[in-house]
Amino acid sequence: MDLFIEQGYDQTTVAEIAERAGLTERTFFRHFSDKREVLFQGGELLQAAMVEALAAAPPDATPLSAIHEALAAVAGIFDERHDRARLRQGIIDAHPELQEREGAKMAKIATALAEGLRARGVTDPDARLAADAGIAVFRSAFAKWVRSETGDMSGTMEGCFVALEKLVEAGR
Amino acid sequence: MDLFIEQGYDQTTVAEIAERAGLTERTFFRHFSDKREVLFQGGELLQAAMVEALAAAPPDATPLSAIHEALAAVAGIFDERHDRARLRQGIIDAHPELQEREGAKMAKIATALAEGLRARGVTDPDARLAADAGIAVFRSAFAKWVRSETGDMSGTMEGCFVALEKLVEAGR
DNA sequence: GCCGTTGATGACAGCGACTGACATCACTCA
DNA sequence: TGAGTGATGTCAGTCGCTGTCATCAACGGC
Repeated sequence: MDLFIEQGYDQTTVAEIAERAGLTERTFFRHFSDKREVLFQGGELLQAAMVEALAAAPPDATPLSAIHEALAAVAGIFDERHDRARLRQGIIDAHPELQEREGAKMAKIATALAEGLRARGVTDPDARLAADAGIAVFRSAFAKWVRSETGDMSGTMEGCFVALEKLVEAGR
Repeated sequence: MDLFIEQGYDQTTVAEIAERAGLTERTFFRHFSDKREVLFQGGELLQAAMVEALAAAPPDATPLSAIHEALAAVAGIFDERHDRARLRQGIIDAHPELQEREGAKMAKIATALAEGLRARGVTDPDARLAADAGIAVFRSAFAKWVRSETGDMSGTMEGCFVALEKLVEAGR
């Protein structure tokens, strides 16, 4: 991240990243499958935390409220990394290749959440739909949060869930 | 495509593709930004056709029915390329990097459709939502069509729109 | 305390995707 | 006819990424 900020993503070689970290280029590629992955490694942890929280939601929760709990459970993780997230997002926004990767990660999380809902007994069009809706809320909340000054992810996400409810309400 | 089928995507170098096409590797990269792009070039035309059809839909059409018309207008393009599409999808399904690109292309089309709806006077949460719903239908229809024997994209897509309506109906 | 195993790292060579720079050549239009 | 323009070829070079082998520390059984 420091190198990317100093001299840009494209201008930073993997060899430089490895050197700054005190190891070899070859070793870098044993830890990260890609140069891009160095910016998305955290996503795996995020997904794991969401899936875990989803499984821990009360069994009688509706699909969407279970998703709501899963997202709320990880919101706290973000607040302490607001500055880092801003810088990271700035880099991603400037590079289509990184946006592709981000989209793929989100899709993967959505699939994992849908699978988690199925494990709770939700059948399939609903499971996929609720998971996708949850990710839509997450994207919207993250975009707003990362641009905000304060950095209150929990509050922002609650607001986005309310917005979704209003949207659905208005559509009826 | 021939080369990819003969020897696989990874095993095919850009130099080979260029040679088969009767030009230089350098020239290849002047026509395609990427090696991957050679499989997604058609997407630009698809997007353009959809946007055009969307603009041509009757002014009083609802957002979703305008999207419906836009998708129906391009369905015919697919039928004559069913075999090609099957082979192409087989390659994409085996390579995550290509799936990333496919997702990005779909996202781009969704953005373009939302923009087209806004040009028709649809305001924003609805425009984005209708566009995303349309793409969801398209993905679902395309997946079913590409696996089918007959290759009737129009019929498949109509079926998927009906499925969406039933889903929404049942959700109320 | 010795040794075989295992896992992480370094060192090195190599391939292939992609780019910048310059030359060439056909085509167009004043 | 000649200047300008756009597409292509040529060449050299960078960098992402991989296979392979050697090294070395940590661990566990004997």
